[in-house]
Amino acid sequence: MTNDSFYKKRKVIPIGPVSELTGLTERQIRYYEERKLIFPERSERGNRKYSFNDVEQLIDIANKREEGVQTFEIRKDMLKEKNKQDKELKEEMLRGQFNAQFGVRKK
Amino acid sequence: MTNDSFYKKRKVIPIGPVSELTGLTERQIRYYEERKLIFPERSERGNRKYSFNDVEQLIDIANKREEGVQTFEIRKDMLKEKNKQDKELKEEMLRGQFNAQFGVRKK
DNA sequence: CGTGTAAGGAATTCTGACACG
DNA sequence: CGTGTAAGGAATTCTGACACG
Repeated sequence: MTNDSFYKKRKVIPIGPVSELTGLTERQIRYYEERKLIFPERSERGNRKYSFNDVEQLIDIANKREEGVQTFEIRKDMLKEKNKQDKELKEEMLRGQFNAQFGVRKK
Repeated sequence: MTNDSFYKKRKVIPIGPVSELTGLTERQIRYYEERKLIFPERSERGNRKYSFNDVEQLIDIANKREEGVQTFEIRKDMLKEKNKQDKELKEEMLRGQFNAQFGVRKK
């Protein structure tokens, strides 16, 4: 998750191609945004822009929905996942701090 | 060049964002296509779709243009570059053939 | 709850052309 | 040659709403 390509994160894909890429209707994609499952950027005049990460996320959502999972449940799982990642990141940074002060010098 | 991310190659970005990303006008981008420097895909009804590779390519083109290089020269350089890559790929494949028949077995 | 649809408007993109040089 | 621009049309996207369930 840390070495995601730079490009996977750039939000540049309009909703039309995202719809093709995911197999979801635009209506569904917008609804998942309303339910806080996905967070596109907006162009100056309001057009949604998605990243490839968003596309992957939407595919995950689509799979869960097919299993009958409700958007509310999906959201909870996402928050849980996010929390875990934040915690890992924090530990990672602490480790860095520690090594910088007491660890062996890298050459 | 071989390990380009999958995502760098997907043609999904419309000309507007490409223009922002590269600093080129849409007019310029379309003109470079006319001059065979760039090859977007088209959506069903004709809208151009670019990849991140295309964006990088366009930035290279922009730099060369600033140096005063003409599109014709840029095109020649690109073809030369492409030839080189094709040749490398062919050698690579021959090597693979060779190893499969006579090389040491990998475990 | 999750999704479809018709509605009207606004923004995007397209092409071919004329302009300058 | 490379780029700007005005022109008109076609396609895209947006929002808010009504519908079904």
